[in-house]
Amino acid sequence: MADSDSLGFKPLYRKVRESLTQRIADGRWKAGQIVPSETQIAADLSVSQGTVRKALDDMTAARLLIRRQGRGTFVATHDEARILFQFFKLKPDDGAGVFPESEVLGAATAAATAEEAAKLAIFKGEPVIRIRRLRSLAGTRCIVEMIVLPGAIFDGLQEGGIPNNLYHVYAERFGVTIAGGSEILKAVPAAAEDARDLGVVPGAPLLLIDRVATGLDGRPMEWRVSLCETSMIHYATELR
Amino acid sequence: MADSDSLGFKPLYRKVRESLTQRIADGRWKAGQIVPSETQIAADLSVSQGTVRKALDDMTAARLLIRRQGRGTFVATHDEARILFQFFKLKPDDGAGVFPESEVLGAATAAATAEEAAKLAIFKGEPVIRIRRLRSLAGTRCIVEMIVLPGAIFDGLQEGGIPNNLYHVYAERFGVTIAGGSEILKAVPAAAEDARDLGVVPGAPLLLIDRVATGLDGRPMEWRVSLCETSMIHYATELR
DNA sequence: TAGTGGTCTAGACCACTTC
DNA sequence: AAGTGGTCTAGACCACTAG
Repeated sequence: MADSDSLGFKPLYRKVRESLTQRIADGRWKAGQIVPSETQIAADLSVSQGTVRKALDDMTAARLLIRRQGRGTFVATHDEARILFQFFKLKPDDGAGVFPESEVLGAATAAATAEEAAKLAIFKGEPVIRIRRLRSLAGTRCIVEMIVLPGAIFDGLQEGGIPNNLYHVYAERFGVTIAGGSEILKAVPAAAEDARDLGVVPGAPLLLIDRVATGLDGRPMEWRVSLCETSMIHYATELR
Repeated sequence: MADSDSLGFKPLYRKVRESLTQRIADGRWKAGQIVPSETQIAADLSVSQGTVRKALDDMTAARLLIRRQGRGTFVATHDEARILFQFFKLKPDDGAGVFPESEVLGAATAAATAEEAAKLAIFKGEPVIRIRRLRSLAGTRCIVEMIVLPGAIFDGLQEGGIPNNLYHVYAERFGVTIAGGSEILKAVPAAAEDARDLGVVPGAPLLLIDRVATGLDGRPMEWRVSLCETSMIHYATELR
């Protein structure tokens, strides 16, 4: 995202798209709500309906909006179905994917390390929130993960408990829409602490997933490192 | 793909898209060639230019075509740059991605096992070609993989040697365009033979990548299982 | 029946590449 | 200057949903 064009030409539909995206970013359009019709937006912005359509189609492709013929256009929510589809790529080897349960092992605020600062595009020493949790699928613990958040944005997150669906909370309580992210995967041997939490022998192969999740403006909002025991589950992805 | 609509309505631009995709599938439009302009195709098929545009845009999104303003529309090739971007997700931890070198360890035809038949949507006992090869990045061996192909489609592939860029050969010699695929990833311990070929200790964690690659019609064309030593490289993917 | 998104058309003009 | 893809408009009509 960010779509910095630097030089030259910026088509009208992109200005419209950015204007409408801003309405989500600043909370004028809230998750789950219906948005005005194409013709209303077109009149509002004094552009043609076709131009609005192209902007809305772009935003739909980016999963910011959901359009339903005959009903209207809605701001996408971070419900479990969406997260399962877009962000949670681990599925049981048999059967279909389900949303995992979580048990928080620890949560604290601290000063960002150099690595955390680099991942979150903040400065070393700035406050971060660190959460460690154990996740289970169908009652079997299979993921232990560390989540690091910029404290300046998510101040007070821990109060009142840390729920299972974090991206939903980012949106509802902090107005932060997670729109995408990058993942890096490796196979690593289990360290002692992780092995204990997952109930595997030290040195056992684990799938490491290093994710930086980004907001509407493309800036990093969360760093998450998950260690997964993949004897009964797998990471699934499509090549397109 | 396949886009089986079963019941109801099929818009014109989809018929156009399928018609144009068929031109690639049956070789009338060849990899790298320029295709007629929007207006020419529109006149040819007796539809409006805007409808042709929507079909061409869809095919561009599916990476079947490449459009360049002022120059024209071209059939995408399976050159190294495209494969690096679309199909080869392993990158060095430092530096940028490069196309890996390959050393063929063995190749043979055989009767499909039940698992191979299921992956390739053929019948058990039908002929398959099996290729085992070792791949290196920057001179360091890091991937050992088994490739299984339906013998009925790729008969004679082995004659004249097996080159590094297989998808290019599928297209040029057999008219098979690999258009997409599904991957399943796991972390597994190195078996004795794989450990020997990769130069790691048995039991060392390896990233297993199980890929079924599909053709223009969405049918499986290749099954490939890669075992990767990921201490210096990683698998990179975007969440969108 | 009214309102929404989805498709299709026709035409004008802009941006880019090539000759 | 000519030809290509890219943008923008205006309007008509179709498919779907809801009251």
